[in-house]
Amino acid sequence: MQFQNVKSRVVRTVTESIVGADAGSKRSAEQSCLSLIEACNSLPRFSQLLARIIKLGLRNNPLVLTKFAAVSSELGVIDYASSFVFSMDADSSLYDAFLFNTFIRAYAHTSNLKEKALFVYNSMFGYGILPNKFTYPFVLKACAGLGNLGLGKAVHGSTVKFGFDNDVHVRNTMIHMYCCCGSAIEDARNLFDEMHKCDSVSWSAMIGGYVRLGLSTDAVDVFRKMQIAGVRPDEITMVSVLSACTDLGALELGKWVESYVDKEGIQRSVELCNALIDMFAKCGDVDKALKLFRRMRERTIVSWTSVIVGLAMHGRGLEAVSLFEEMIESGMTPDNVAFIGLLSACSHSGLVDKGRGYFSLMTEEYDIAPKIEHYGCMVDMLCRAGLVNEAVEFIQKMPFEPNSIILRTLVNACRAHGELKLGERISRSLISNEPMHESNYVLLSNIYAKMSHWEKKTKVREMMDMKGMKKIPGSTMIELDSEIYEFVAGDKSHKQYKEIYEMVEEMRREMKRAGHVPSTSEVMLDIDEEDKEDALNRHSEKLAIAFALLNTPPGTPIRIVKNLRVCSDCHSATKFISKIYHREIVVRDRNRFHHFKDGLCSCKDFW
DNA sequence: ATAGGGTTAG
Repeated sequence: MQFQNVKSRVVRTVTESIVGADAGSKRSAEQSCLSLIEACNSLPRFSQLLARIIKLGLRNNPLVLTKFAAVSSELGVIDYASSFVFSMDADSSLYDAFLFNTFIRAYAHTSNLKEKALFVYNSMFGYGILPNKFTYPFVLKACAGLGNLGLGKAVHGSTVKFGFDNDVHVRNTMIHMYCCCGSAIEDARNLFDEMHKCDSVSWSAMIGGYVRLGLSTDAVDVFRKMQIAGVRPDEITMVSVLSACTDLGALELGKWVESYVDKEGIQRSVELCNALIDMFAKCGDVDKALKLFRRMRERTIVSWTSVIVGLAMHGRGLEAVSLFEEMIESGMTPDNVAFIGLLSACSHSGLVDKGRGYFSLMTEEYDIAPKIEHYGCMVDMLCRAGLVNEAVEFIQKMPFEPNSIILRTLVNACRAHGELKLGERISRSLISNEPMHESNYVLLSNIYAKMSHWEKKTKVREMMDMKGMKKIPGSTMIELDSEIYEFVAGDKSHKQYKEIYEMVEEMRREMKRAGHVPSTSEVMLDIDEEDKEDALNRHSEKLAIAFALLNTPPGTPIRIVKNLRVCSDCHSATKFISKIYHREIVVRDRNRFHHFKDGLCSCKDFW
């Protein structure tokens, strides 16, 4: 809309002013035009500027055009500037690399126009202009943003051809580009390993690349190598390292990072503080996250959202809601992500009416169109509250086709609230749409278990085998003395494994005495009941808890991180264990936290 | 005159 306005106004002003074109001294004309560009901070001024450029005969002045392009990028009308600069009546013999770089830069930094950066880059060759060392970081950044490995490799080839591939900026962006192209992390690593002089940016690009792919252990390894190499990390490096801690649930490591930041005098930027908040919240210490948040002088929407999401994950929905209100009062405008956090807070804490209210507020007051994620939160909220029918109606009325995430939420609710037929039907269709997605089978299998349809349940397992699917192994991580230990079901790789299994056996006896009945219905293996019980006892979370009971002083809290959802037997067992052994047990699963204490869980048994 | 790596989401 705005764009159209500018255009028509520009055309009018141009026509009016052409007649009076005045050829003054070229230099002073250039000077006056440059100061106009300097002062160009609004769309009306932009229109006047364009008229002046033409009037002063600077239509083909490369410096003026370059600055003009830069300012148009700031005002969000880069497309308009590019059609002006590269129009038919422009004198292309005056184009230079700098002019092209300006456009490539502007497009590479605009999220939905990255293809155009590559288009401009390709077109410069057509004008006989070759890229320089400044061109490549922009182009590579665009490739990274697009995740287009083919283009990235072609650009890489071009850097080699023109001899810029050893420039440190080019190389760092190239590493970043390969990291952003998913499967190419090895290419990034090879480039990185070949570098003679890595600076903190190279290391950060590599660490960040591993984190983005969920290879956080590798990220931490690279960080350790960085320290050995003696390169001083900066605040950006530390943000990536903190992301790795967050992903791993490594609270101790995260705390170490915080003290390291202070010790090394690394600047606590807003982003670094945000990463710390996120880390503390997602590693189980949401109170520490809150404390940090309160101490921040300058907060961004990310700071607020991080702490709201953190509270939501811990089931502290009311606090999350009041923080959201506080945010509004402080004058911060919520964005769509903040609303996702808020709605998920309502959902995890059963605040259905509040959630409904905020869902309407989002459009009515803030003019944010709900995306499928927001609808997803609403469905989740209705499902948790047991309002399955309402959830179904809501899905039918929403302006999107439900995605599989929403449908899985619904199926899980069907299982939990006894709508088994409906759940069966939906999960069957999920399987036919997404035959290689494991959780679709798990859901169906759990529904059959609840229906006591054991033969059908076995068939589900067979379907998976037939398709050659492997179950994602459940694994649990626990941190002890700054080491991260990972357990998988039936794990015997640990040095202490004999003691661990003895402890598991003791736990089993104690739980039985306290009245725990093993719930074998979620076991996916085709084995008899007694073996199923045995399989349950070898679940990774039980091994990790046994390991913690053996190796930590009585009464200290136990924190574990699970890669999947907690199974219902482990959930019930952990409640018993928390009571029997007088331990607070904090479990982070795929979606949220469970705080087990005195035989109860903060999730109120719905997750 | 123009360059690189970072934070929030079901």
